[in-house]
Amino acid sequence: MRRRGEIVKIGDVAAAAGVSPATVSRVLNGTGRVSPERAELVREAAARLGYEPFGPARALRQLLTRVWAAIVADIENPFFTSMVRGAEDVARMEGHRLVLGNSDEDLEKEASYIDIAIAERMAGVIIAVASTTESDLEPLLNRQIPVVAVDRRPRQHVVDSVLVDNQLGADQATQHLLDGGSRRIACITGPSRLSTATERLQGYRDALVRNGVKVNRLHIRRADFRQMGGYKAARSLLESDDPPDALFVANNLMTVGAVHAIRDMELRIPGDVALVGFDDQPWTTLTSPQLTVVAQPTYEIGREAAQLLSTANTADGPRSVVLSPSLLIRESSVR
Amino acid sequence: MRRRGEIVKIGDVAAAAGVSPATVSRVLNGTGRVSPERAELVREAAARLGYEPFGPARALRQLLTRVWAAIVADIENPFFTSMVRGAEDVARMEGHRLVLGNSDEDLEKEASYIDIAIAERMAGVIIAVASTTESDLEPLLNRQIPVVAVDRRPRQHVVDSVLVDNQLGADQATQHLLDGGSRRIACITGPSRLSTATERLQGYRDALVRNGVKVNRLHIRRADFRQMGGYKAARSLLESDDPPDALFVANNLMTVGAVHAIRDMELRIPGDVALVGFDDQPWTTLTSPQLTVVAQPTYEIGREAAQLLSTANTADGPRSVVLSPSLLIRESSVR
DNA sequence: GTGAAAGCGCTAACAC
DNA sequence: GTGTTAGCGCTTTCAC
Repeated sequence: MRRRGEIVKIGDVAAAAGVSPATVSRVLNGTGRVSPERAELVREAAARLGYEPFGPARALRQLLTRVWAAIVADIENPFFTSMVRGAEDVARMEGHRLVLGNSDEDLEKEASYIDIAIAERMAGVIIAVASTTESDLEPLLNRQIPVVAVDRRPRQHVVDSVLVDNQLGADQATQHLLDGGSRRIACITGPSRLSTATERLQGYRDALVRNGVKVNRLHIRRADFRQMGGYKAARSLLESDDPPDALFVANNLMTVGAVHAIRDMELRIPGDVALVGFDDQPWTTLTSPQLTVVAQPTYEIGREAAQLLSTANTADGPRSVVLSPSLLIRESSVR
Repeated sequence: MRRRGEIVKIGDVAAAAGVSPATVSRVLNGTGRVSPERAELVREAAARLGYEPFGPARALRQLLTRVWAAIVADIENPFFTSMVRGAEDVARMEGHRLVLGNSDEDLEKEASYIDIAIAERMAGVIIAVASTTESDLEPLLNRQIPVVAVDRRPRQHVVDSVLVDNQLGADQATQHLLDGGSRRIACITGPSRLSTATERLQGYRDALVRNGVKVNRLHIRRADFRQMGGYKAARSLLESDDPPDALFVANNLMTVGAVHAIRDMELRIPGDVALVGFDDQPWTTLTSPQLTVVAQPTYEIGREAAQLLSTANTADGPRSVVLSPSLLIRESSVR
């Protein structure tokens, strides 16, 4: 049927079915009324010729694509892939395609993906910003492209958002360590340019203060949300003159690093150091001891974000969905 | 400068710079000669107005996009995300965008992503097929869209490919277990529709035969390359009348499942069962014992694939790159 | 070196 | 219901 290299266009289908291009368009898009017999003819011809409407031509005519962008900070971080997965499932249902961009926590890369979203007139953008203080969403908003912020709350911009109650999660984690008898609890959080890092630090502080435990500045470390950052922060804490007896690590990759550090120093968990990490993963119950973590509803975040995007035009004010984390108590925190 | 909601087109830039649209196009694309002064005027006007050329219009004119698709079987599998990362880095350098599709190991979803690649006239496709026997790449090849197969070798089609020497990896893993004294070595591999599963099984067999160890059919399980599949297979093997004294698990997710199963049965690694898994990951040294694995050069696979894609037009015959895995010997396999 | 004009494939407005 | 036609924004001849 199809010959190698041939490109089938709407006119070819029209000719094969003995109708006009307009009729083919109407049948294939379900717009306008077409008699059942001719519609059938058209569908048959389109199938026989293997016709696929040319997306760019369509987009040019309508000045809009059916494409959403998901711009995330680290595509190798399971937190984000799970989120993307949730967004993708909704996008498919809504007849949208989802294009992925990996900003690599880098403002410049992020800006270049934003440029692409604009150049392609994408129908919406889901973004986990590289910096809650510096990321520039203005070009998107200028052009009326709907934006949903996930995970991190951009301070400069008013946009729909799907966030997790980080403060609550960190508070619960810290309270749990306090309940277990730890008093010298350290916190390894992320850079100050990320709202998640600051909120988790705040939750940690709140819990300490509420329990009458003095906050020790030397027990707070800001690292980079990556494995090596967690490793170094944990080592420097544990090698200090006043080593903590518990660790709250506010991110999944840094949790891996921290456990490595503790292992390398031949300390025991939870005997020497109790530990609560962030984000649940398939392997967190494979370690000995199994890890206590603050779990986030990653897939749900993606779903909610996509849902906000699909209803962006019908909404008036900025909407914000805040999901709750849950503390999964296992062995690493229980002495 | 920019007003909310305005869409800047090439004509606006031309007017602002006092030249024709053609000149603007020439300047911004670096095609044709333009006097330096006017070029500067154009660039300045484009920047001032925040002009972004409209991708679809460009694609319609040139009948081709600068977009590559990466269609992978499981976007939540770190193996694939790392690979995508490699491909993305090359794509960026080559001025291409990379769009991700998640086939979810499902032929129908895969076909729909292939349709999209065709509809959008994408410039190339990197694909880890959902089935090495059934996936249909013909629609792409028909339309001369360059295809590079990664990880899995599609049997029905002649395409460029970047593969890993799975047989070698499995052979080394099994040989290592034999060297450690195990004789009742079981293999948990993937479904027969995947070349990787079959090749890894073959490597396992080769090693046994070469060492004069009889291959026991009951010690071979085909699961689904997912965590739960690995769990069930491991349990059924270890609960059988003739339990193995070592396990070779031929995929990363199944390795997680298998370790869970062993843990749940309160068996000890490597005391009761020695174990070699597949794919290295940040957490494989966090378990006790640390896991011996066959590591694959995931990022490199992606890089190589993108490189093949970018030179697809200049090549004649189908090209095949085969990368080598490496056995990382740690504690789980050493008695 | 530059501009005018045609046309990529499709859909929507308009005639009938 | 159906066909004809215009035009989306851009690039690329073709004149000059």
